[in-house]
Amino acid sequence: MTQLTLHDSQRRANVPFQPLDPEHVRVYYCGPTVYDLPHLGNLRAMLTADILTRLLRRLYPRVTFVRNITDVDDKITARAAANNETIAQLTERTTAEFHADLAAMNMLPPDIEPRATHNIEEMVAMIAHLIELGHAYEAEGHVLFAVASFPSYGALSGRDTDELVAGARVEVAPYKRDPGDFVLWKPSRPTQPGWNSPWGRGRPGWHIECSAMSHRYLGENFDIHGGGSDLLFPHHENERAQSLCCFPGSTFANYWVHNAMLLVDGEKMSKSLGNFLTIRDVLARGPVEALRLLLMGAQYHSVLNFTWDGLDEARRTLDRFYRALEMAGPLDVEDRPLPAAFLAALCDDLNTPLAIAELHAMATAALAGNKDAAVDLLASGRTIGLLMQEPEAWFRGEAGDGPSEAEIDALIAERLAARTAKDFARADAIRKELSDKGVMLEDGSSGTTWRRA
RNA sequence: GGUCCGGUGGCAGAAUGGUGAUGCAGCGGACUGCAAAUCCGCGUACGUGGGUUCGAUUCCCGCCCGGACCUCCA
Repeated sequence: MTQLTLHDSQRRANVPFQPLDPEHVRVYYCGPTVYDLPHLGNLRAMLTADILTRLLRRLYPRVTFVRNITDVDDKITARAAANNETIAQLTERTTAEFHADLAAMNMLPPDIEPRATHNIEEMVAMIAHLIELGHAYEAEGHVLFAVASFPSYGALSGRDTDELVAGARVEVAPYKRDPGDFVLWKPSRPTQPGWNSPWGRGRPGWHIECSAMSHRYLGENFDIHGGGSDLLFPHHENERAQSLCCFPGSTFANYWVHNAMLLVDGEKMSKSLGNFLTIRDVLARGPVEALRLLLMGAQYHSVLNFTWDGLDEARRTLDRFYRALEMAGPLDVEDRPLPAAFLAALCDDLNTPLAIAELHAMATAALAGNKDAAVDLLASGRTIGLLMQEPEAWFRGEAGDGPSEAEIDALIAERLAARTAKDFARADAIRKELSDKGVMLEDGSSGTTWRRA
């Protein structure tokens, strides 16, 4: 079996992946805070998780992939108030939209998708235990994690606590013992969501939920923890601190995987900058499968600059792959083993650009008439969530406001008659007419086919 | 200011201590009534200054440039 190598953020190096239990690989990913539609940058992180877990399922007999939904957060509270709806309405709707967007991009659902609000008890228990062990303290209704009680704080993100203090630009709350201390539990006003706890009615800090849910569903020690690189600090650093302190002797995640940011015009795509795009924006310009390919066009560990030209190019690339499949006719990929070079590319720290280059090699062979290569192409593409459609459906697309299939067929028949009669002026007029409406005709040896531009 | 990541041909984007992927775009040709698709052929790159080496795009150091994080963030 090909050895999977991953870039581990904590070791800052590519390392061979060795699961704790080869019979059961366990992965935790930070999911969305459900207050708005996911943007393309969010989707990049979800896609990295999708490719990683798809690959793990190829390599190991059992994989448990947990990805949480953060449904309690001050941004949610604020947005619900602004929308004049309840928090539950907002989070339910946004969660449904999130699921729909991921499904549209052929992402597989996680095995377990816990919600923060369903795990408050676990969080309260962990916080209480952290206080018992001297790693947390109560102050003015808050419970704070005492960074000084954990010597290896900063080891994950590569910072030392002195620097953090020196560089801190945030105002330090006066009740903190140490400027780096962070909130585990905070009091809620009556208008804010809250749960009863030993420290009064309140709500959890952001970081504790992932510690509680990963522990509940994966245990004290598990294999991989992933998320966007912007979560490395403070979120993941804090999760790690809480979990390791709460469960002495445990290791928490053995490998940390962080995807780099998606940029727009050289800047991070983010909601706070307002430069974000959602799937809805993309759909107006091209199929979502092209977006998926575009996001795989750079290795997950590198920043990727989103451009509309890039989306168009990804679509043309898929045209080429689908053309190769179309030429080969019906294919059966059942139980097809993956080509070694393709699998090796994915196992090399999810080197999707190299894997796509392998797809091109398969497509070239398939276009030359090698049907076996076409089967390889389809099997390989589908393992990374591509080439899910029939070629004809890909090329013909949605009619939208263009001519219907019946109208197109009628014009093709008329054009055929004109061509037979050598009336090329009429034939070309029909080609032009359809072309103006976004339908391209292609005369082949077995008749005329068409596709939408 | 601190930490981290990166700078490859017109564009996107890999690998690699020694004959420089892959795709898109461009150019020439074949095929086609015309096109499209396909096929054949062509060109152009390693931010910068040093060092190590028989030899560096690949390793090391300085500098310049870009991005991320240090605050909510995928």
